[in-house]
Parts: sequence; C-alpha cells; structure tokens
Amino acid sequence: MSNDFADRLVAARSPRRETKSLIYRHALRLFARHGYAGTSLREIAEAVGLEVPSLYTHIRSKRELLYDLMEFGNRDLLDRLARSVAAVPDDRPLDRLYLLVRENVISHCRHSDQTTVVFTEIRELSDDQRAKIVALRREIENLFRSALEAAVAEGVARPVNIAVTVFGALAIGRGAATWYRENGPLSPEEIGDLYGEQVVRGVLAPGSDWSSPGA
Amino acid sequence: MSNDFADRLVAARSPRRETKSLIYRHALRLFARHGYAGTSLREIAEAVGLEVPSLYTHIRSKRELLYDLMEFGNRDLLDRLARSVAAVPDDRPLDRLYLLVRENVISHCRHSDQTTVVFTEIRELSDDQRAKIVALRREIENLFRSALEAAVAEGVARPVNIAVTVFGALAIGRGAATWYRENGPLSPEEIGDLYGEQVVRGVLAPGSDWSSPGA
DNA sequence: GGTGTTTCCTAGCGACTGTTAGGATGGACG
DNA sequence: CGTCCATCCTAACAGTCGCTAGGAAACACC
Repeated sequence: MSNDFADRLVAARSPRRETKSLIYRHALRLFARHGYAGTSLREIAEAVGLEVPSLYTHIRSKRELLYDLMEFGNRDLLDRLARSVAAVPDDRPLDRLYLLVRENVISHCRHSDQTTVVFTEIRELSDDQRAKIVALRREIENLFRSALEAAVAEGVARPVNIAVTVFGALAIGRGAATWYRENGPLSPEEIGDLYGEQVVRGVLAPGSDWSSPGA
Repeated sequence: MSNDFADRLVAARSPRRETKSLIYRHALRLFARHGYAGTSLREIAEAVGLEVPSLYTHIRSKRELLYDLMEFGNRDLLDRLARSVAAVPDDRPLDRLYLLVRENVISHCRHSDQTTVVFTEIRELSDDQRAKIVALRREIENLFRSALEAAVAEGVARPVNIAVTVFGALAIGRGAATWYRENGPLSPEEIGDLYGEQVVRGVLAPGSDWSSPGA
C-alpha cells in the first residue's frame, strides 16, 4: 500500500523534513488512545503513510520515540507553568498557586494527548529514561510547592501538608484531561478558574480573604 | 516447568478452588504494574504456577478476565462509598461530601492495584463491556453529586459547577493511588482527612462554618 | 551531468501473542 | 472397583511484534 504512483508523487512533493514531526504527532495520538504497549509501529507507519522500516530513518527505537514524546511534553508543561507565574510578585503566593493550578488545568485540557501519555506510560521507560522524566516532574511540583510554602509561611494559608496538597492540585488537572471535550459546555479557561479558586479556598487560612486575580 | 513431582504434589494438596482467585489476584497485580496490553497470559500463568492453556479452565478470555476485575473493582468501591455515608443524616451534606472524599482516598490507597486498573484500562473493553463499567462509574459519581447538590441547595456551599467539582474530587483520590506507599509517613486515613477537609473548604460558602466530623 | 547523502522501499528475521485441540491425572461419588 | 467430571498438561495454530539487511529513488551540491 501507499506504493502507487499518486502516493509516491505526493510523498515526493511534500517537504521531507515534515516526516519526523508527522511521526511524532501520530505516535502521540495513538499512544494516548491505545497506550504504548497497545500501539504497534505498523499502526503509526500507516497513519503517517510510510512502511514500518522507514520509521527507523527518523527514530532509534519505539521506546526512544516514547521517551522523546514524554520529555517534550513535560518540558512544554514546565515552560507554560513557569511563564504563567513569571510576572506575579513574590508577596502574592496565593495568586501564584491559583495561576499554577489554572494553567495546569488549561494545559492538560488543550494538550490532553500529551499529558495522557506523559502520566500513563512512565512504566514503559528504562531506568535511565525514567529518572530523567521524574526529575522534570520534580521541577513542576516544585513550582507548586514553593508557592504553597510561601503562602503557609506568610500565614495566608493553613499549615497543610505541602506535598500531599500539591499532588492533589496536580491530580485535578490530570483528571480534567480525561473528561474534557473540546465541544463541551466549558472552556479550559473556565475550568481552570473554577479549580484554581477551589484549591486556593481549600487551603485559605480562616480569617484571611482572597479573590482571584483578574485574568 | 512446574512439572516435577514436588510441584505436582503441592498442586494436588492445595485446595483446587483457590486457583481462580489466584489467577485474579496475580492478573490484577500484573495489569496494574505493566498494563493490560503489556501483560501476557504467559506472565500470569507463570505467576500462578500454571501452564498457559490451564488458565482457560477458569477464564473465558484475557479480555473477560480484565472485565471481571474492573466490574468487581468498581462494585467494591461503590459499596465502600455507600457504606461510609449510610449513617449520615440528610441535613448534613457537607459531612457526606467530606466522608465520600475521605473514603474514596482511603480505598484508592488501600487497593491501588484495583483502582489503577479500573481507571487505566477502560479503553481495552468492548463497547458492551465499557457501557456497563461506565454505568457503575456514574453511580459512584452520583453519590458525590447528590451530596454536593444538597450542600449548594442548602446554601452551605457556593454555587459551584457540580460535575466539574465532583470530577476534581474523584481525581484527587485516583492521584493518591499513584504516589501512596504503604511505608510512607502518612496513613490512608490521614490523607483522606486532609483531602476531605480541603475539598469541603474549597466549596464552603463564605460565612458558613464547618468542621470535620469526628471519625 | 555526475556524485554523495537522505529517505524510502521490499523481504524477512526470531520472538512472542492469545487461543484451541486433544489427552492425562486425580478426587468425588456410586 | 468403576465412572464421571474438573483440572491440568503437551503440542501447535495463525497472526503480530519490533527490528535489520540491502537496495532503489530523489534530492542537494559541485
């Protein structure tokens, strides 16, 4: 298949350098939908419009392909989160927490394939690969951790368990990726607002007041 | 293997009826650890101490085995949740919500293999099987939904989006299953208390006060 | 126009997949 | 003691897996 004249022509016409990104895009979608173990290179190749061995011009192995996707996905999320709080002054830790939860939810909704794979398929990596991904996850967690720690230190948040609370806040975003639909009643921003406010109110110190920063 | 005299003897001595539950137990553990697609019947058979075809005396197919595990897991969780709020009077919806979140977290920690499989492998089921599992999930969600709706109706909770809030509360428990360790610093009950309080405070109406019911 | 490099192909490898066929063994029951 | 049924076995099926070898076509560059 994909061997007749028309296909060869199209393949020849189209810019060669896009093949790799096509592979990555389709692999991400298929891994998210059927899992890493449940997706064969044959399915990826067919989606891209290649024969299986041609994939090896662009990837080193199926597992390395997964790793690349996971590394990119985590870096992408980390960047977005860091950017979302870059402009917030240090003395407003609850605003930082709010914006982190919000951006995390939005990112998970907008790039649900990416984050589904990132969170589901860690077990498929080698020990070395997994260690690198875990390190990236730590950086993401630390953004939340430092915001919450500052809020507790300033007395605007109750003295909650930092790690457990951060894990909860992250889990909410991950969960959103599983049920969010593009044509649903709520936008990612609305969902992000909602969860951001609930997480902050969940840790808010009695007597403190807080209202969400205008987007 | 498992064919020498000693093994045969042990197999003969041990009560036959336990084989099926052994298969289920090992399958659950392996599915949780390596995923459904990533676990072969050979691995299950080896863990149980059988040859592969012998599994078919007890299961109809690999997929039916998964379905049975998922159905049991969801019913089990549903029962525990329903039991945890059975004694709570109708006029205390926030207590119900608190106890549901708490019990959900505890169950996910205590039976993390069960809930990992239940939430990860839905995509592997046939349409018919999936429909039945989704119906069970709806029942679980409805427990949370009705508690939260009552709290909003009574004015003790803010008028939050019910569905989104419930999904968030459930996601927290699911997340806990991924990082909870039996020999960690916190017990499932402590984690459940912590998340239960945060969820309730997250939706608490301004001016209302609430404190967690003594366990 | 010839040359080297990139990209894709066909053919095929050994290993593994879930599943079935058909037979041996052992305990329960008459 | 003989019969039946549940349980387990060996052998083997067709199909799929990730991956490699080796060659053709198309491009970039001189």
